[in-house]
Amino acid sequence: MIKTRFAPSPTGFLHVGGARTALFNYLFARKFGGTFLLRIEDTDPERSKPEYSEQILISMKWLGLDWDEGPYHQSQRMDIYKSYTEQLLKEGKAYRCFCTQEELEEMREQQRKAGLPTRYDGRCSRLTQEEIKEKLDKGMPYAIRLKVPQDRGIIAWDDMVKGHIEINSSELDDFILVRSDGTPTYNFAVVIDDYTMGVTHVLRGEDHIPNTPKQILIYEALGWETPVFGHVPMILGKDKTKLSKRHGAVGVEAYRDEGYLPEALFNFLALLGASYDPDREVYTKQELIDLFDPKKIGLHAAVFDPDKLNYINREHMKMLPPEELLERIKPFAEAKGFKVEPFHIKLIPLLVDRMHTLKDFVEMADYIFTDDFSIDEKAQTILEKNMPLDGLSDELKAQPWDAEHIEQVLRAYAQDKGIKPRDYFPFVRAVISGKSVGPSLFHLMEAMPQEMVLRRLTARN
RNA sequence: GGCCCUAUCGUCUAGAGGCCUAGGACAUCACCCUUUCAAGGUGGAGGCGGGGGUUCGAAUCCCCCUGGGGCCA
Repeated sequence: MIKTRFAPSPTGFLHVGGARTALFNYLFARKFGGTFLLRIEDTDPERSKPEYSEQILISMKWLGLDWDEGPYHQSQRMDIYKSYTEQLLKEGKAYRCFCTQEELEEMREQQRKAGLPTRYDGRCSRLTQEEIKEKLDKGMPYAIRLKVPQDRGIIAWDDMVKGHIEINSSELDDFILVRSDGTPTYNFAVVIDDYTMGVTHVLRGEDHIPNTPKQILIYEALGWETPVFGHVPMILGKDKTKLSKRHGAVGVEAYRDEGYLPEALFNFLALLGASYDPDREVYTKQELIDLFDPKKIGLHAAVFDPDKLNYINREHMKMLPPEELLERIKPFAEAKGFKVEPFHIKLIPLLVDRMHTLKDFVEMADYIFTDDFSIDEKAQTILEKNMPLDGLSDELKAQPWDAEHIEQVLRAYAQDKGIKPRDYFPFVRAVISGKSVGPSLFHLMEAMPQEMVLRRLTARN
């Protein structure tokens, strides 16, 4: 039985990079009928905030990453960590380190001077029972370090995405498991959590590769079998550095608020740095589940390309039935104080090709919501030409309200007034919509209520 | 600085020794369609980081360099 997990720290909103690793874990679990669990790593009371973890859950649900287990909270598992600490201490796999900050700093300083790598030299592991007892009796604070076996040699694992990775254990020192304030370090807590929660596959960002050998050592000290590890490459900004706030929107919620469809962001993220069918890039969630394969994930970091996201978003908007799309647009209309009406459905097919986001609909077509629509610069100039409109609404009214008849009437009217259609049509468009660009004029008029169009025509006259 | 990961068009990628005159998508340019803007169609420009090997033959395998990224300091 496969079990994957996503374990964010609630120190901010859900980052798109985090969302992508969550997504891969989700895909993997779903594909093999496994379990996907969520764990909030909130052991850092300084930076962790409940509202952040709430926000992360909201973003995950919005993206469609529903989890089967959790959310667990690391902060509520302190007792568990403690019991394993005692076990390791008793078995001599870990030891108390009484070194002070100053002592450690001095040691590093000397190592630097000698041109040696700065590592803990293991001095406290050589303390005698009496010395330990004495320090304990004096109430000296201590951290707990893992005793890395001298002869451990090469630590290696077969990474689900990267393949074979190895590192020499001599690169590692006796690192800290529990801080002097009693809190477990990241690596220690993660190992205990993953194991006790039955996690079988750990898919995470490649920034965790350096943690993996340490965690393997902890698994070994505890006598546990390691899970399968997989490290997915980072997401980079346009300047090829790790995607961060400097690059603009990095929070999932920001994309939601900008009018991206969750299925589009899902699709985009799943394909960023991966490929399944070289001739396709638009997929449904189910297709992505069926196709997912960690071996298909690229090996190097990928640049986040907003243009491609826009494209994918439009493709997904096109895939949605018009009623559904309008429903998704609704909140964005309401945010501007606009009310969605039944006739708006007719505008969807006309506008969807011009939209990148849900928001675009409201911004491009404000004129279908209010008479107080915005007028773009070019339309302003066109309007100044003051072309004739008298009698036009009567002529329109006399014919059926469809694109074909509207076109006939407009052409005849323009000809009658001695105006070239290509000069006249933009004028009519500007009058009824305030825009110099938009869908085919006649189809646009047909989609709008006749009463609304005629009203604007006569008001202008 | 140490360790690790990595390297195909501007971007995301296909490519697992001859199928490559390196394919697709986004972006870009031109043309067509057209009342406008899109969409769509057609076409164009654009890439195997460098150097050594291995091989009859290398984008593909090996080594070095360089570049990019990450973690730690």
